[in-house]
Amino acid sequence: MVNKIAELIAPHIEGLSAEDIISLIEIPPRPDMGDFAFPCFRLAKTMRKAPQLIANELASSIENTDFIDEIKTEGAYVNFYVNKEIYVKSIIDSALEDDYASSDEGKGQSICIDYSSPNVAKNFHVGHLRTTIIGNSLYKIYSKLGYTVHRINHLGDWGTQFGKLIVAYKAWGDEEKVKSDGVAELMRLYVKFHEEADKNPELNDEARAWFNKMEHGDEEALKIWQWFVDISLTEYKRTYNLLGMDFDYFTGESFYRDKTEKVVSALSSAGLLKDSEGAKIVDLEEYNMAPCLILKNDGSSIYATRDIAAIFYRKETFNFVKCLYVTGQEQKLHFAQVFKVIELLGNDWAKDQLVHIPYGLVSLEGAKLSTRSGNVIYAEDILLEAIDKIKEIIQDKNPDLDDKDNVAKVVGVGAVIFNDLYNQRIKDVSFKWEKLLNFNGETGPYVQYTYARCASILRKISDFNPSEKIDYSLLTDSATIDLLKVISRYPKAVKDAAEKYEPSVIARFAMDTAQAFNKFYDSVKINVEDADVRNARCMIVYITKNIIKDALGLLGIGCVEQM
RNA sequence: GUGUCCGUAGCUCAGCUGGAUAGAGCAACGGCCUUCUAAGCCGUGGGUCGGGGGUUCGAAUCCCUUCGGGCACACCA
Repeated sequence: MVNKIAELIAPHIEGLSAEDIISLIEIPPRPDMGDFAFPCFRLAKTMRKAPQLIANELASSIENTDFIDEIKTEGAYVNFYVNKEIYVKSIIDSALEDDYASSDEGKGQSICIDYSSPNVAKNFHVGHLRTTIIGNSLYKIYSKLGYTVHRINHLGDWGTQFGKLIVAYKAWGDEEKVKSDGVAELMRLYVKFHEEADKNPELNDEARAWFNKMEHGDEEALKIWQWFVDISLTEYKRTYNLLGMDFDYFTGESFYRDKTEKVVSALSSAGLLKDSEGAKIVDLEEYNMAPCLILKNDGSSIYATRDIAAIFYRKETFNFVKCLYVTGQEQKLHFAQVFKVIELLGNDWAKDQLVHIPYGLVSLEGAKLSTRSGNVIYAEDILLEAIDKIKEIIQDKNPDLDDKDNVAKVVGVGAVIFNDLYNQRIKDVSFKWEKLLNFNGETGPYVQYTYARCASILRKISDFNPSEKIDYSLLTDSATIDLLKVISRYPKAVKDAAEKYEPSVIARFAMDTAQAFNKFYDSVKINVEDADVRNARCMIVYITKNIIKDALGLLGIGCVEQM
């Protein structure tokens, strides 16, 4: 539709391509101002005329066509009132296509997404929930655009903290307790270590020594370490299962431990490595950044070293066109440093292929989440709590519902995911139970409820067949048109979300669709006597249902037929 | 201190590649279920878009500055 209007305008405007015109065309803020508008302000300079005058001349010189009912000017705007029937048909036709809003722009290209990445032996809390949910959504979005996406869980399974844990385990640990309590017990040992190390700083040296042993393949150290990793992974997978999310690779930091030497020698032969206070660094002062630490003064590697090794490994293995890192914004400097080091090694692609995707900090009632102080909420508890609350609501509103457990799970988990994706990811989040457990208004359950309403209507109208022709002239009321206008935005929403690495664009679209549908639902009755009207309205319900399911799918949220 | 991000209704946020009267939800108050799921719909009140300058025909949106807040700033990740 936009293209057609651009074609009408193009012959009368010099110096603007059809593309330019398409990008200038906008949708007026109110329906009574028309369906599409072309602003003439920009033309004023080149044409040396008042924009209002240009608008008037343009409006009168455009010839009549079947798909435009009326052209009016208002100030410098040329407003197009399109033929409703043709407009409705064009939106419905495209929405009915299987690949609506999909694309093949990513065909044959691969993208790596590094996300979730919990720290082994630490609990999986609200913060990890954000990276997991955002990363998963980006995976779905890029897959829809045709990319081959590799989901990488870069587990924090290597580093000095394991030295600390080993020291703590050997000093105060108990095998049975670790077996029965899992990560919770490892956490207690970790906290205990820090308490003791405050009194006795020598413990820190001991911890570093143990990590050094790990790096040199010490059998005892590695055996304990592997045990801790296995225990942790089992617990994390329980949360991933609940979320319905998975990964292609669980290649954590330890996976790169034999690949860091190459990094060091490459940096060294490129003349980038500098000695500083006993450690090896890459000086980045020229780029207005703190130096990037490569080797600690005891010669062991650090996370930056392993991140650099991982980038080279992934480039070789997956030949990515983009490698995305979904982590908290507090790691911004770290990734800027790492990416710069890659670039300095002669890899120009680093500039646009390595992308850090930061998100805002999650705080708990104002206080910072801290593993050490125990000021923490487990992701699993949040999900289970939400599911429980949904169960109560089902009991209250729809006690005869079949398969309550599954519905509660899909809706409860969906509520948590939606809540995390509805706002721009950069915004800090203050975690509040009462907000999370409120399911009215702009929430996941609202959208899922809308889906269930659609499903319910279609269940009741058995003779509707979406492949049969409908009478588009019966769909020209304002509530229907408003809904269709929202639906027509879907392809752009998917593209924008991908471009900005911003799943909230999809979440907002899903919400707009649901709101527009609920208004439509309230203003027209669908199951009416007249078969033509009934079928036409069913078509609207049908495409709305499909699009809500697809959009929620891009967020990692499921739908239920009844709730 | 330096860098960086954020600041829009009482609260949580959209809108930010400049355009028409700045929009939602929550909370408050008032309506709508003998008709397709009321987890819904409609209405009312609520705004110096943090402040100040600038660019522009036009600024919540771009630039500068200032204030307030978050985060980061080498041997943790």
